[in-house]
Amino acid sequence: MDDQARIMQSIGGVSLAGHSVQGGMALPHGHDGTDGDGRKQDIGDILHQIMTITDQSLDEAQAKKHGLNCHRMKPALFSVLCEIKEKTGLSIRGAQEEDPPDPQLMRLDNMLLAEGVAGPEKGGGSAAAAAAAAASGGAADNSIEHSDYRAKLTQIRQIYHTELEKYEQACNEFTTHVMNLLREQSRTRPISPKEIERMVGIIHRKFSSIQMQLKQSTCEAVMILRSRFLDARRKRRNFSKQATEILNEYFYSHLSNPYPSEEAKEELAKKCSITVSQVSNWFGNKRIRYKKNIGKFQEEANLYAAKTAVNAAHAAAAAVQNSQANSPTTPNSGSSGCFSLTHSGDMFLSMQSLNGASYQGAQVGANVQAQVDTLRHVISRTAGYNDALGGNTMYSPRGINTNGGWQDATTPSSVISATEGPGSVHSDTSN
DNA sequence: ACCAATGATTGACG
DNA sequence: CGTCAATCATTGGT
Repeated sequence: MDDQARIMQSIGGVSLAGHSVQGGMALPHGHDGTDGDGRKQDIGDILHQIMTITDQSLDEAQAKKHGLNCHRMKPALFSVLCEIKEKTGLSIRGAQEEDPPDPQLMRLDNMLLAEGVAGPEKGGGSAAAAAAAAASGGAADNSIEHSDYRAKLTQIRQIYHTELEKYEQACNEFTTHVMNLLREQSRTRPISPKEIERMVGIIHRKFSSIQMQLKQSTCEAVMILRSRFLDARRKRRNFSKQATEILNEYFYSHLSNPYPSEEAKEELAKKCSITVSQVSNWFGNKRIRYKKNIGKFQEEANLYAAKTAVNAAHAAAAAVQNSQANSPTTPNSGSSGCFSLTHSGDMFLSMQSLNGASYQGAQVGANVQAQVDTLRHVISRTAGYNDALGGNTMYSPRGINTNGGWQDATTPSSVISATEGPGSVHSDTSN
């Protein structure tokens, strides 16, 4: 309770100052000085006793006070003090008035209210947690983190409230204590209600400054908690295998132009149960990392290319079986309607790399090779694709390019990797 | 404990 | 505003 000691000190200083004023004024003038030295001595004695009251223990002071109250000079002194006070009172009264609410304190209060620390017990907390959840991106699977966050927030709230209560209690206790003291003193010296009010105001201001410190540190704690639990970077979860599968499938089947449209992103997001921005992030990362080190991704590329191709082939075969009269583009609509146009082109791109030198260079699992083989069979029997597969030249890098930036960067590298092997050119494995 | 993989963020750029 | 490139911070395998 260091602060309390300081408050005591400041209050003691105030009351002492009051005494010194009285003493300084009363002594030189006196009462005409006609009553002689004996009387002056009496007054000086009383004043000395009053002034030393604050330095003594309560019991001692109590005894002294009693003595003073019974002193024969007391009524006279009291009236003198009243007179002096009347003169000086105006200046004291006008000195300080109600100051406006501290803007910083208001900010802290608002913040605590918003965070759910201050205000109603349970509703505020959950509301804040919900708001935090919304702010963090709103993925559905992080309820564990949120419950953890809520628990910590509740902990902070509890500490805050108990501390606040303690402060309030201490403040009240101290206020009543001071008021009792003042009331007690009012028998010895004149103390107006206004003065008591002022004193109470001083005490409250002191205590509220302590409360502000508490609020400030609570705010800091909440901020730290927030940043720890709600910063998405910190609580990163890897996507599910299924989600990465879907994303990779899309990426490699659109390798010539791996820039999903807004609708495509939404579709993917829905399929992977992630957000659209997460899809964007994923594609951004994927593009850059693929481009940086195509060799490393060759295997993956082949795998997914084969996969999509198999899907397409199955669909194609089914379509062919179903109706021979179908147009060549029909099969693609079976796998994914939205991307049918680019899909066909990319599939051929994939096939091109699979059939060419790059395929031999890459270490592809036997099962993939088998898949590709069967795939080739299936496709070669599919009416619409025969020509395309036979005439690889038709899909020169330039021909496929619909997007200069991506194609120029990747397709030639893919060719290079065919001759030099995977990962030899862009082996930028630093990091 | 180390390290590669990976999701997210940031700042620059067109 | 979307993308790229660099970077951060965490995860997960060893």
